[in-house]
Amino acid sequence: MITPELNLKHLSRSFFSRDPRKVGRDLPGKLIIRKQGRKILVGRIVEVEAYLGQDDLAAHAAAGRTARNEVIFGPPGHAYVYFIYGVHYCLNVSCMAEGDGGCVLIRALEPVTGIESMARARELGDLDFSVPRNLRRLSSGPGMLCEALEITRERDNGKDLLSDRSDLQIADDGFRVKKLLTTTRIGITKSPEMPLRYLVEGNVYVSKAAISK
DNA sequence: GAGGAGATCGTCT
DNA sequence: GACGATCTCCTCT
Repeated sequence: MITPELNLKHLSRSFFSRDPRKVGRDLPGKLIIRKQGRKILVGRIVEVEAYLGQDDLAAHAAAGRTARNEVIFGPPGHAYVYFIYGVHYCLNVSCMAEGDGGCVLIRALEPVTGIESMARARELGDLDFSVPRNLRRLSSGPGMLCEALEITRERDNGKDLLSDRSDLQIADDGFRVKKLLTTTRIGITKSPEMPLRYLVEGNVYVSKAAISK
C-alpha cells in the first residue's frame, strides 16, 4: 500500500511480465502516482498503446537493443521515457520477460489530484479548471501528461514503477473500467493497421475519441 | 471544428 | 542527414 488514506495497492511484477496486449487491456483504470516532496499528483490511465517488441515494426524495439531503448529490454514494470520531435517526452512501461523488448505507451490520463501543480507545469495556471474542456488540456496526450507530471528522460528513465521508494509509480485503487475500446495506434507510419490502442469508452480525457462503430 | 505547418533535437543510417 | 509513438497555433470554413 502506497498511501493508506487512498487505499492504493501496487501491481505485481507478474502483471507486467505478460504480453503487452494483455497489459494494455488491463492498465486503463489504474493510477499513475507522482510524488513531489509533500505533494502527490495522481492521474487515472484512460488510454494506452501496446508495442510488441522486435517483431513490431512500429516499436522502438524493432531497431534492436540500443542505448536509447535498453530499458524495454530490461525487467518488466520499469519506465521507458524517450524524447520525440525535439519537444516532448513520452512515458512507456516495460513488459514481458527481460530481454523481450515489449512495452505499453501511456497516452492519456484523467487528472485526479494535484491539478494545480499539473496546470503550473503545463503553464496553464490561469485557466478555469471547473470547465472540463480546460481540464482536458492537462494530460490528454502522451506529451502533455509527461509535462503535467514533470516526467523527463533524465529524471525518470529506468525507474521501477512498482517500488515504494520510487517517486513515480503505478497503482490500483480498485477502480474498474466499464467498457474498453480497441482502435489502431496513432501517429505511426509502420504497421498502422494493428489494433493495439486501448481506451476507456466515453471518457473525455482520451487523446482522440474512437471512431464509433 | 478541421486541417496544415512549424518547432527542435536525440538517435540511427 | 533524415526523421519521428506530438502539440500548438494559425487559417479557413
